[in-house]
Amino acid sequence: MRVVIARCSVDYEGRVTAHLPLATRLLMVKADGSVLVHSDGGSYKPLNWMSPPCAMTEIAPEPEEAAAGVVAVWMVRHTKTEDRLRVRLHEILSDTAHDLGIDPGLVKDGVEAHLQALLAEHITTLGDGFALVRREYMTAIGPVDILCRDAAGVSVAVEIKRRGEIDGVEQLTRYLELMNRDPHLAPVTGIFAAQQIKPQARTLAEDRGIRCVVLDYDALRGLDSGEHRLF
Amino acid sequence: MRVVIARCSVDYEGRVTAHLPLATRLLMVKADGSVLVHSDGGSYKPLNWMSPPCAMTEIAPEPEEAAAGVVAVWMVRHTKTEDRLRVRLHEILSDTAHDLGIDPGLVKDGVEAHLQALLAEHITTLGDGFALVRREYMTAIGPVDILCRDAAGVSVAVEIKRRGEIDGVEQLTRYLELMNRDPHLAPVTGIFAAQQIKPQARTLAEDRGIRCVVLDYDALRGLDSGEHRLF
DNA sequence: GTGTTAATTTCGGCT
DNA sequence: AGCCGAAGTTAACAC
Repeated sequence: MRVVIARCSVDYEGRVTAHLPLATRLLMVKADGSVLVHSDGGSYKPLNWMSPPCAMTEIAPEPEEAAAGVVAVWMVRHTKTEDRLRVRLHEILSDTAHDLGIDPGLVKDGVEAHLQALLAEHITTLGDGFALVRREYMTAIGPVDILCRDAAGVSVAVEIKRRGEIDGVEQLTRYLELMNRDPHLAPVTGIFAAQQIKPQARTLAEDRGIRCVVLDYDALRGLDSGEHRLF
Repeated sequence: MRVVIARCSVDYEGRVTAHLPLATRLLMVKADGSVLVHSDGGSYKPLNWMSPPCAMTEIAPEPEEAAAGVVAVWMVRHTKTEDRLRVRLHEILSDTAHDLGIDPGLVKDGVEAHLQALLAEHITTLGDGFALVRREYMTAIGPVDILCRDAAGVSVAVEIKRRGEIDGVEQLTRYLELMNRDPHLAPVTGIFAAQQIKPQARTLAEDRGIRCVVLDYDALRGLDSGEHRLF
């Protein structure tokens, strides 16, 4: 990885057209040729960048550019699209390179898949007498997170989210609409289950007769026997 | 901005739990205290990070850590939440700092706002006799991108996307449902306009009687007279 | 400040 | 390879 601190201006043309005026920034050139332009704030997103697969070539400044004080020009081209990034370097304050090797990668825990597995394992959290039919129940428009039956044997489609917002209610509504056309399943009721449910999403859901359930991840994890390893 | 190249392991706990095994990486500490952990590949997204507002403090390794070869520990805490990032440095290969100053920021062009402006200016792209009523037509649940009338004088609500997906169709459906309750507007038909429309979105839209129109940004821009500057 | 929508989204999973 | 849904999404904009 090459790291350069330089006064530079940047132009991107591709999915949009974007320009960065002359300022001091950090330029990162990764092993795969990708380039990131970072400022000293903002967030983890660079001001501008080129995603792989791409190639960076250093070209000589044109006479006009040289006259304007440009000492080097980086041309970064995407391999498959017409996207290109042009970095005009006016002053290089630092230029170093390091061999980082291949990263072993991130190990994550605590996302939607866990919630689904935990809730499926402890389906009576939704009510006494509830019975799991199956996870990822496939329909023509996509998989329903959990299909189960309530104490009366009525089919219940469950949509699980970490944070329950309007989109999730729309998604479940589509599934319910479709499933209720299937004589083998109908009637199907809906449960919108999430660690947190936004007021607007709750209102919409309840207005459509969909029950809302707030999930307690830690409590569900606490119920886990330890015998049924989730992963 | 401080840039450190180091062999390190990283643990994040907050909205999820995540761990990075020992490896050589680039650590960026920005002026606002935010920290980014980058590998030599992937994309612009760091392997792990802490977003501002946060504070980074260097603490002494615990005896266990020191015995395992840890020479320094960075504790990064989010100011408002319980999120925290712990970086254990085993070997520092480089440690530099630079004053970058405040960045003038990015100037962008060619996003959805442009499509909307261009389409509003050339509304007959949607059909002969179409007439613009107004852009960003306000409803109780949000603004409709474009409201216009067709050759027969019937109201048409247009939802514009760069890439047309199911969410956009749902959005337009909600607007149409609401607008069709307004006796001053009803009947209102819908047009889903995008540079690219996903098959599922098209199917859903057409199933609901919503017309799909694929927009050619370059062609629209070509129609631009040059007299009406967009920005 | 809260809520909604877009993003050069990126990323992972599945068909 | 393409499509779909989630993300520690982040960021801009309206109310």
